[in-house]
Amino acid sequence: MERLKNRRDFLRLAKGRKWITPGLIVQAAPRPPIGADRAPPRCLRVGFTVTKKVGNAVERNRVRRRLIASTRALLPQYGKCGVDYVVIGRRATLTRPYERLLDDLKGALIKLGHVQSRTTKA
RNA sequence: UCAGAUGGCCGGAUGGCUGCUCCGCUUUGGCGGGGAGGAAAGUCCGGGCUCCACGGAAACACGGUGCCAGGUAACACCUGGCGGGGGCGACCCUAGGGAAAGUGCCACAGAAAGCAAACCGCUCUGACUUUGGUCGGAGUAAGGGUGAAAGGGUGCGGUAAGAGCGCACCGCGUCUCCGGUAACGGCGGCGGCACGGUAAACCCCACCGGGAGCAAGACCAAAUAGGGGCGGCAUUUAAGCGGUUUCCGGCGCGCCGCCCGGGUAGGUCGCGCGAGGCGGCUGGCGACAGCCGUCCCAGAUGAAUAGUCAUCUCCCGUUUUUAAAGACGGGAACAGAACCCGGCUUAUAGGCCGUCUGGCUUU
RNA sequence: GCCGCCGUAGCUCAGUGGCAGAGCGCGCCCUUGGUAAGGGCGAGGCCGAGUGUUCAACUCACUCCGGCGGCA
Repeated sequence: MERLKNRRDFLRLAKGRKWITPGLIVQAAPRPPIGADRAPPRCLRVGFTVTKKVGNAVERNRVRRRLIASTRALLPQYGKCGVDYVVIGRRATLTRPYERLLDDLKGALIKLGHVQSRTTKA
């Protein structure tokens, strides 16, 4: 699973589809075609955003770690190959029970999968 | 036992499953080991380190510091002491040089706010007088009133009334002596009040300070633009060279010769052995220093040090119970390294250890 | 990482040691047949928080809190 690190990628994902749950927000967009000379990237790519509104440094780090742990558990199963994801932490990510956080992520990924397939069909 | 004062320490523990980062080994499957803080924070000071032709000296400017002695690499920090203030006390607070170098300010009130003066008064006295007083002269600052502050304070004597006019004590100034390294303290003599406050107002004095900051800086290297580096000659002909001026020295300009680089958040280094931690001994009241032994202890860069479960520890609530104790539920602070170190300041649930003071009770 | 600026009435801002002010807004009254404009009167502030200097602090000093901006 590759990590998104560039500002350019985050700006592109911000224009894509978005699903909001109590525990987190997921953005998704299909990967743009890249030059053939580049090395073929991994199937799944994901980035994380936790803003200063969430809390201080300790709380932001903890939110990010919980998001990393949950995506590592679910994304290989529910994520679509060739689609980039950005997971945004919220204030509730800090205190939401872990099982509910997993449910939030699973639901968001499934919903975005439907949306993605419908748009590609249309 | 109650109420306080003060110094120091800890900052949940263990295990299972699944993971992260760095290092080492590797049969490339993995295995082993290290992995946040006392403040990592604020960026308020002091340094190391790196670069900038500010390399050296002096003066001015600017900024900072400001009782004394010591500690330290250094400091605005720390230790010990002194003076002042607070507290019954343990103890706490203290930007604490100079107001006789000069300038400014002291609103309102008040007669008067810095130089001494006199509003209501007080005393003596002259004139007039309707016998109540009115107007003047001289002396005075005790009393009244204003103010944050009124030119020493209290008491006695003294006087027409008063006044350091005289005396005693206190305070102030000054001189000698004594103790102390010093700040300062003490005894005594003299003066007789002349010298108000404010320097976190300008200022004066003493001391300190070049600037920027690891995104410093070095190296490897796409694209793109055209210069750049080294050496020699010449030594002022120009702007200028990190606040200004002066002096000394140098750079920068030009010519010749040789060489090829430049650097965009791409990568590598800088980047973890240090004014280091722990233990002991010695010196010192102490801060601290010296010696010996021992240990190697985070190095990320969309940024690791975790996710989750269980048990235990502590706290709170409900409930069963005479109680002990149990069951259920909830909670366990402030907060995350980003070049490093010494301080300061600020945030911090709960707990532990020591020393001391005052009160009460008992012996 | 380093540096600077600003917090004063509901809003935008003055004030530079002794009074807390201006404009807009708000309330009441006048004016008008009515409204706007205009005029008059008035309310509204522990000057971001704390400590200190001073007789006296929005002002001076220090420490925090919050906001905004700049540099590489």
